[in-house]
Amino acid sequence: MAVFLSTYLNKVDRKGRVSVPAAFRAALAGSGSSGIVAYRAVKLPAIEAAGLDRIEEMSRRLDSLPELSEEREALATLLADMEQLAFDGEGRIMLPPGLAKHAGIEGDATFVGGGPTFQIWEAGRFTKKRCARASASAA
Amino acid sequence: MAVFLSTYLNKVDRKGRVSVPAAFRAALAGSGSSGIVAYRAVKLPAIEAAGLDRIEEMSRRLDSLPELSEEREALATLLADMEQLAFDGEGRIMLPPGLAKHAGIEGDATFVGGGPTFQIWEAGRFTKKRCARASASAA
DNA sequence: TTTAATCCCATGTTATCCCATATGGTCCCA
DNA sequence: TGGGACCATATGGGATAACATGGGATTAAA
Repeated sequence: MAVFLSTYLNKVDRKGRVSVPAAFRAALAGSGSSGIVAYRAVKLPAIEAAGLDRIEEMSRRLDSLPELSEEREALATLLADMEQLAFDGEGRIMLPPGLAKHAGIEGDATFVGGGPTFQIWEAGRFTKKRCARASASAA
Repeated sequence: MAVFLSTYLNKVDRKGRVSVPAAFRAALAGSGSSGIVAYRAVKLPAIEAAGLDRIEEMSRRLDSLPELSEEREALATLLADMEQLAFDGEGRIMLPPGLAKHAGIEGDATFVGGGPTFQIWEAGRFTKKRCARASASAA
């Protein structure tokens, strides 16, 4: 399973494209598709993303859950919200308008490694959040 | 799991490269990648580093923690701060500017074995710390 | 036909590869 | 045990390739 580390700041061009950091693309090698799967982060103004292999796992898990269970319902909702984004020849994706709006992304996007998944933040918002966290842990 | 021992003093060249001690590289054999993962040491002006296998372990642990839990947040923040540094053909890494600045490293770097991880210090600073420690235990 | 997405190529910057060298240590053999 | 050949390591620098980014052209969709 892929491991996503570090944070990268990339630009969104006027066509709505962003380069996915090369390190993330490398981590995705063998994920089963040349691209990522993205969805709205729960309780956060950010895009959450992972490789297709991880989503397939979630799908299998859903299948094993009892019908009409709370958790199955939640997982199904999540899967219904996902979008599969393919890389172009240069390793870029197009941010779907709905997701971009949810994260408030326009010009600059910060890719944040989070282990098995990663997030895409509006650059300014992520900076603020990071600072808040840093001062909280220092206190 | 790798074990890092002893301390080594190496030079940082004008391109920002440093040789990782051969003994450390040997210890890293079989860590899953030809390189290391580095991050800011907590509460110390130094770089902390380990093999990728150790980080993958952290990633798995994060994955097993409940979403929105405090500990998961902390782990994710740590992962987001990490940088994967690959060896070049000669066993060197590039010190990312952010990490180098945090440790105050410019010309000389001291590699300090610490068992499962190791640290990279600005040479002068490490000498001072070591002396302080020595005189403290002598007193 | 108009709009939007994909492909393709061009560019500056930065990291990577590759080669060369000094130095110190190790190994081998007499 | 002493000498010498050999090798690995650490280090430096030039050439090369990769990355992020921009824009035009081609293709597909509405």
